Amino acid sequence: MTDKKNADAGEKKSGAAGNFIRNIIDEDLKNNTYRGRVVTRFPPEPNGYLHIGHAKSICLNFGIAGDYKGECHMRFDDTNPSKEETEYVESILEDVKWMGGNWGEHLYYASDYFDKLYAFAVELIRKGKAYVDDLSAEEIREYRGTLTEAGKESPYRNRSAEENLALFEGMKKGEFPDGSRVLRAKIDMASPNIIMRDPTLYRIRKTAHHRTGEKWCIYPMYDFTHCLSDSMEGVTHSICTLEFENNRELYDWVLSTLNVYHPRQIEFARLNLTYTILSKRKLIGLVQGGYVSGWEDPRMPTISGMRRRGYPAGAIRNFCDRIGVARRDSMVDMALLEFSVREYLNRHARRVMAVLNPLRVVIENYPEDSPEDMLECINNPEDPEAGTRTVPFSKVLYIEKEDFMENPPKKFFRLGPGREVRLRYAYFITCTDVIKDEKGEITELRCTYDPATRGGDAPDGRKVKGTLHWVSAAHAVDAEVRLYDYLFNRENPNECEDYKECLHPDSLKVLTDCKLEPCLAQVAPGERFQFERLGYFCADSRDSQPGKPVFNRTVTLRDTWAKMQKKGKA
RNA sequence: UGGGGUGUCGUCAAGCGGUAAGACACAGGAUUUUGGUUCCUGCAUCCGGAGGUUCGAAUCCUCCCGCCCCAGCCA
Repeated sequence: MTDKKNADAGEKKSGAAGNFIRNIIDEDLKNNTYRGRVVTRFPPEPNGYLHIGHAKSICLNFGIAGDYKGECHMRFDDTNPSKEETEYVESILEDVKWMGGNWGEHLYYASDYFDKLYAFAVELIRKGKAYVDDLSAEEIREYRGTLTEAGKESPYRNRSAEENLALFEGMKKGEFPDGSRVLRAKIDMASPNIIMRDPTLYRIRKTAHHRTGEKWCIYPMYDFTHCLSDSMEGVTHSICTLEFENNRELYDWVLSTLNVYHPRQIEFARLNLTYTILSKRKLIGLVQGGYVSGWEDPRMPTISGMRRRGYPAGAIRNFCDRIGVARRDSMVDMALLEFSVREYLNRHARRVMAVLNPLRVVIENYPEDSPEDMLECINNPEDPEAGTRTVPFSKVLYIEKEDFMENPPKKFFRLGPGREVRLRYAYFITCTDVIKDEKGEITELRCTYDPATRGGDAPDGRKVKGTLHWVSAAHAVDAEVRLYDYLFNRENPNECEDYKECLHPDSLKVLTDCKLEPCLAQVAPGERFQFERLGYFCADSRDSQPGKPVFNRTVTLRDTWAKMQKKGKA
């Protein structure tokens, strides 16, 4: 994966970036801890769409497997039927694949292990290490104690193995109602680690499972399922996020108590990104509350949202490489993600011209009935192999409204009354007149052109400061363009009382009167371009139609002019 | 106030007793038919704080401080 990634970005890197997890693996390899094997896994719960935080985990787990010639298992942690759906497993599979994750034959579901898991639970009971508890959920909570006080033992804690076995089987057979009993590990109610105070292993839930249907009415908990799944699959390094640190003691307890193959759990800090949220619960809230159009809304930090927005998988991988892997909590600057996207697209996206807010320009001295004036344009200056194309020029054109100012300041290099600029790949034009409507709005510009400057260079060596993009009115393709901005207007939306209050009101602007150069009439869904001087845009995978394209703005170009204006230097 | 973690540039992040990598951001400048790209230059005498060990400490020891996680029959 790393090699591919480097090729994608076209850059030379000094091999895969090291991190503390790779250091651990190197050490294990040196000591032959796992007979030279490296097996990781990516274990999402199918209860939502994957987001950029998962992308970090995908890059980590699949990246390590690839670099060490090991394997990475794709495994659904589907032990809670009330939250999980098939729609989610489908989207997850698609997203992981798109990110470049290759699990080969290793596609697993924790639900496929239910029989084995049940057998392990029985074994635990036989060993006197698990018991059926009749306490209610509230009672269990009360008995658990607090952070500073030890808990107390359940009165059902010392049932005989026989009784526990019978009861557990009864649970399995559906003889008891939801919530009436649970299977608990018998560990230590006074443990300073609350997770070790007789954790629940199985609960009764008479709910159909998206894969096992009605077969089960008891479902294993994460802590019991995950470690055993890792063990059965022969995982060597079970990489998860920091919040599972406290659970590691239980992970180790289950495996050693059952005396089975024992992988090592390693935790790393999850990703946080400025101007967005990465909590599944909150993301679901945005979807269900209708604050976005769905999980694939281009403003969402979901993998599918970013894909629809136009972020290339290779750019996301480069981003994941750059942020590193460590154990300290951090908040990565969204600017780094955008940098990765621009860097990638700069090398891969064809350049075209598009006018988002059109202003009509009439070239008065341009012949009315001239033959087709086709101008040659470079498709990508960063990639000679992308070749060239021709674009038609004519007497009536559109330029960008903001490329003209009636009273321009000194540092404004664009068009103004009496000023001369270059139309990219075309001619120098000079503004001779400004036409306004009754409200004083500028509706049209009258200009003259210099036929000698065809192609964009003046034979007399005369220079112009500005170069504008343009589209011939007669040949223009009408389009809708959606401009996206950050979803939130706060660097850290989690600091808001209610994260929905911090939603950026202008995160989406729809422009319906855009003019594109002719070659854009037929674009494939998802096709990406650089609209010169504006940014990178991607044909919407849902709404773009032949002849009536719809584009999403992926990211703007760096804009030093906008920066100058903002700082008041212009 | 129990336990588990963690504190190195604005943001990420290397560093593992020999005297602070790199990236983004930011600020200058050069080149430019995208105010894009590219290219130079600058940007932590200092590593949460205070002591100590050492010829030498971000790295070892002690104490203190901040932040994160854990009391789901969620994962």
